[in-house]
Amino acid sequence: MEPIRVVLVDDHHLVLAGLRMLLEPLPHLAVVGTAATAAAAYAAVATHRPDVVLLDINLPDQSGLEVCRRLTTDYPGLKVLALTTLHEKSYVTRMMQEGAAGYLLKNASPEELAEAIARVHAGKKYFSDDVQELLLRPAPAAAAGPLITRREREVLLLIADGLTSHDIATRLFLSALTVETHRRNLLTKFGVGNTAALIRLAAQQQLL
Amino acid sequence: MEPIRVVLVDDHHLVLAGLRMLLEPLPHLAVVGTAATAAAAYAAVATHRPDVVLLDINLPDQSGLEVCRRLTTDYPGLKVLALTTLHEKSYVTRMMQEGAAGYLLKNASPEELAEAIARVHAGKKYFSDDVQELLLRPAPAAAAGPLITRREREVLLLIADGLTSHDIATRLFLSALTVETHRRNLLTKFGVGNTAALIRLAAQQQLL
DNA sequence: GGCGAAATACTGGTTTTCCGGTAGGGCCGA
DNA sequence: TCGGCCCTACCGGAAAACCAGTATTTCGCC
Repeated sequence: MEPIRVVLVDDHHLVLAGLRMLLEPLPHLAVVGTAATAAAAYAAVATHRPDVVLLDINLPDQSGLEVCRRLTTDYPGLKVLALTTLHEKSYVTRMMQEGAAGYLLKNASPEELAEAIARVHAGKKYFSDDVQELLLRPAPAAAAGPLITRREREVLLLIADGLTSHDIATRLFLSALTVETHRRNLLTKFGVGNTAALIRLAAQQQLL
Repeated sequence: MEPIRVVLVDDHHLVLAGLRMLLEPLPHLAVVGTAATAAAAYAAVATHRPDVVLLDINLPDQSGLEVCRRLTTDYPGLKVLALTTLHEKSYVTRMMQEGAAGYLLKNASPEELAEAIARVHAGKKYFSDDVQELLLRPAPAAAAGPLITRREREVLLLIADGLTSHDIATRLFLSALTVETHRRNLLTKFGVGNTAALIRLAAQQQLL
């Protein structure tokens, strides 16, 4: 059986070397190329035509998300396995949207690494255990903050900018009275009594 | 001449493997041990008595800062070279306070890695170029925020809690008029026109 | 096609903040 | 010891925010 052809993409020489060292002893794998930038990654894939690409999200010249999208559209049979230290849900989901076949954390064991490559090459998905757990648990951020409407959010931002209700009304082509209403709804939704507390809460919840 | 004895500490197998691969071909170096946890690091240093430890800041069981302190106090001749992806100034300075002999980023080239180990073993300090630049540029946080007095800060916190000037006055055993003065001073110092903008700025500058 | 949520708007009144200018006492460093 | 900053405190007036309650339109969704 032919070995699985793999290209490694990471801006850290260390990680490239580590991957090489871990993967080369494996008989059913062949590391056919490495790249440290997005541009080099495109070139390496074009010349070596790998089966699987191990792709870091942090690259110096371009986001790994972008690279993932281009690779998967340009080479439909190609499997992209995302490899990163970031365990943030948004990254995982966005990476999957861009066509990645799996998501690995860099603290993965060598066995896990080999397993992941084999699985995505076989057409399956692969996620690290921690990543799976991450995906299962729904965003706790949503629970923390109250439900806010589009308009209220807009008003909130302008309040935080230091505009008065009247200013905001002018800006949004509204009556000042309407803005006051939105304002009051914000206060009640956040359970606070004045603007100061409102803005602090909003800031704590990254809404600004 | 005897080779420099090196112990590697990192919770990522990948990085350990990469370091091994990059360092083992070098004749004047000998990787005598590796560890993936703080506990394992202490054991490895105790048994192998290395000259240099490459130490990651992120370890599962304990902070690398703590590990650095214990190693440098227990083994005075030992050189600790911090190795991490984080380019945040606070980490660098704290690591140096704990007795590290240098600070490397993980995107360092193989040559830089070898160079760094040689230098710290020779009793010198070593910093990546980017890290040096980081150290030179003084904390922009201080420049960003205006100078605030003790009392003003106290008032600011209570404002952010949603108290009115009157409430704050009661809490601090002051006249409400005094609180208003502090309040106005805060507004002018921050260069804003109302409480909302004040709180947002304060939040951005981690003053809350 | 209607129900409900969101957005819009208003009345009328109270509280709070904002603006300006002023000023005395305490404390610390030049 | 003297000047400067901080903390304290005040006046009067304008602007803005907050409170309670109501009402119409608009829009998405079932």
